[in-house]
Amino acid sequence: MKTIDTMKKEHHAPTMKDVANEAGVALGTVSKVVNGLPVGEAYRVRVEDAIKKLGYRVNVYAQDLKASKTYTVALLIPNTQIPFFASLAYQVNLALLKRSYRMLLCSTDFDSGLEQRYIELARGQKLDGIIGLTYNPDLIVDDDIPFVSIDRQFGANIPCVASDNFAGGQLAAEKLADFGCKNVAFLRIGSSLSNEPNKRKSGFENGCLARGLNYEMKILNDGDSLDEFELFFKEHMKDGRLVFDGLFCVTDSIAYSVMQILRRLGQRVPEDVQIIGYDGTRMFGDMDYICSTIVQPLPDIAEMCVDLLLQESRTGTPPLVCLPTTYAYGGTTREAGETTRNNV
Amino acid sequence: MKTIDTMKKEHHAPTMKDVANEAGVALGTVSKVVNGLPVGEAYRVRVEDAIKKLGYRVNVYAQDLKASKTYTVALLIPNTQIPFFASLAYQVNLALLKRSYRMLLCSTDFDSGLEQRYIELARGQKLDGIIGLTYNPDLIVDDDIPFVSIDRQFGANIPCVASDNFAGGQLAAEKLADFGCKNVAFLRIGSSLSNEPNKRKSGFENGCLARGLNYEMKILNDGDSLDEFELFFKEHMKDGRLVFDGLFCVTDSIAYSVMQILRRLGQRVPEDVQIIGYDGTRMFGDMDYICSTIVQPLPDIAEMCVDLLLQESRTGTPPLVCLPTTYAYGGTTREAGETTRNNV
DNA sequence: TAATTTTCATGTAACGTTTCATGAAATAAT
DNA sequence: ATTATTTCATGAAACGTTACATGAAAATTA
Repeated sequence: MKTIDTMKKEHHAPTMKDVANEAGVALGTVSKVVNGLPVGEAYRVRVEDAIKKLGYRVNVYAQDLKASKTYTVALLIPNTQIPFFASLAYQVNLALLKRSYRMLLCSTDFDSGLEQRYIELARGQKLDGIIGLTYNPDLIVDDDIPFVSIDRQFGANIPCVASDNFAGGQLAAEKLADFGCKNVAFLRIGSSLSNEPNKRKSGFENGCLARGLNYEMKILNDGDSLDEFELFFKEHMKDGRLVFDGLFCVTDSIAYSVMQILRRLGQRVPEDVQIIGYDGTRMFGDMDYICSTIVQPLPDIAEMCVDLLLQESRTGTPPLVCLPTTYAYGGTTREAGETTRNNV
Repeated sequence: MKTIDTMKKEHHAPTMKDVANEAGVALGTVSKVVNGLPVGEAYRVRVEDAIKKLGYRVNVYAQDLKASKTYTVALLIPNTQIPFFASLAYQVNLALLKRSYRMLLCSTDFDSGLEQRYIELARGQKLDGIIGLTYNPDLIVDDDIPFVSIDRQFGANIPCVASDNFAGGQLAAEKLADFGCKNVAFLRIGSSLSNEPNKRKSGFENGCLARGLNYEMKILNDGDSLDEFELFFKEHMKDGRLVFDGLFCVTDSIAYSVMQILRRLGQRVPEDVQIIGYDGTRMFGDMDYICSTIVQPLPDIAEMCVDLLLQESRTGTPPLVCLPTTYAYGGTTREAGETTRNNV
């Protein structure tokens, strides 16, 4: 293995010029061959031979410089380790790859300053665009660079892509009702920011009303510990049993924590309480969902983001695109066919 | 928001030349100011004003072209969604960012062909290097591009970074012994490939012998379903109880699946069986470990990879670097202080 | 004050592509 | 056979930087 710098000097990687000399043709001819443009057969063969002989490869950065395009899109997400974001990144990467774009992954680590800095960096690096899922309330996104937002509306000029959060909330309520719940609660934490996921609550509310479910909302403040939910549950116990027989958690992550709290309180899931989360998080790759959940159509969301970002004509771009969610069983609900419990 | 192509034409982003004109100085002077090289105070001020006025930013791709360096390193991992790999990617990204390098994230999706293609792509893109965690047995890694391998030795020329798998295996055995286990088993799946993680087994074996534990090894074949473990357990039941009181799983992922199997079999964790995994996977960001586990020092591993890849002189590079693991409690073991169960 | 050294802004060349105007060769039309 | 047309390889210019040789101005010395 060579060191990075020694390599560069040793090899003097062959350029188009070298190929042109080797093949005895002009520079432009080599360029045409490389780019698959029409060239006389005899020339093509000579050039191709020379390319093979010298092991020539085009220098992408010279191409980019020439084109003033980087074919690179930055993805801004709070944290690449969190399963939902990791999956999102994966799908966006895939969607970009299909179109021969590269993805620069940017963890903002929930740090508002970092988000802005990345946008600056992005502009500096002359990225072709940014896809961002950001929480920073006073993020400045201007027209200097194409931007597509996820889960958060910025204004008329910035397209926003999200799952259909309202319908997702409704779906959660319907499913809980279908599975026999009577008294349910919605659990959420912080981010008072008016972003799309807030609609999960109204959708759920709407669904509960439609299906005649008693419901309660518990919304923690931004900095609050999840242990607050434990207190909340304790306040809603009767004879050692939770008064709720169904819970809708705003994310699978919350659902997971809530499950641990319930375990501490001696409540069984799904026997005593059924839980539905939101996101469609799977534990390891394609393995089981970590809880019954409203699944975000991540591949579609990713495709849509990339489409909107790269599409030639933006005429008629809707400012908000909502993609349909689905329900998936993940062990925390009692579906039809499972033994039923005598409710209230 | 502008479309990508309209933007380019409209703006004609200011170049150094524009700045030079604006400031009434030479091109080279602007370059010096931008790069922080010594320049007369009066000039510096004039240039800086012009930069601010025009909103100039350096074109990174022109820089890269000039330097024949891309300041980009590719990270090859099987899948970006799997928590362990996602965390690895996160840490490598961080380590690279510190050194002003960018990371190109490549999911190989466990597809051997893809891995090789990515390496080709990498070479084509003139990446400055590759960090790879690959399983493909006949991957061709030559000297054309700096390469650092994770968890797998290629040969004398390719440095390999890994956690101290042998010591980690020992540690697992010791902990299980400390926690009162007498009969333990090691669970692993596939990848007969002689990669570093195989040492977890020998380390565990060594630890069991040292501590007088009865142990058994169950190693599934590569394509096998994890349900094979269920059969294995059923073969090792006595009076409805598993004969093992401790399990060491080769990864947290396996541990997680095994926990679900045990639940189906009516075995309680950690009351009936204690489980230790390997990796240090956390569910959501910095939240609790998903099981008691041998934690890989991911930040150190990432730093080491990047160091080895970018270091100027590779003289004396050890072909294999093993970094120390630690044990972390994750709810699936019965530590000192917890109620003990009457063993055997 | 003149000669010598130092300092530092200047402007050109080069990095490896793509593009485009040029003109030579080949083909088609008269 | 001559002219008109088409085809297509050519090579220079440009993309936005950095590096380096150049030489003018300032600072030092005699």
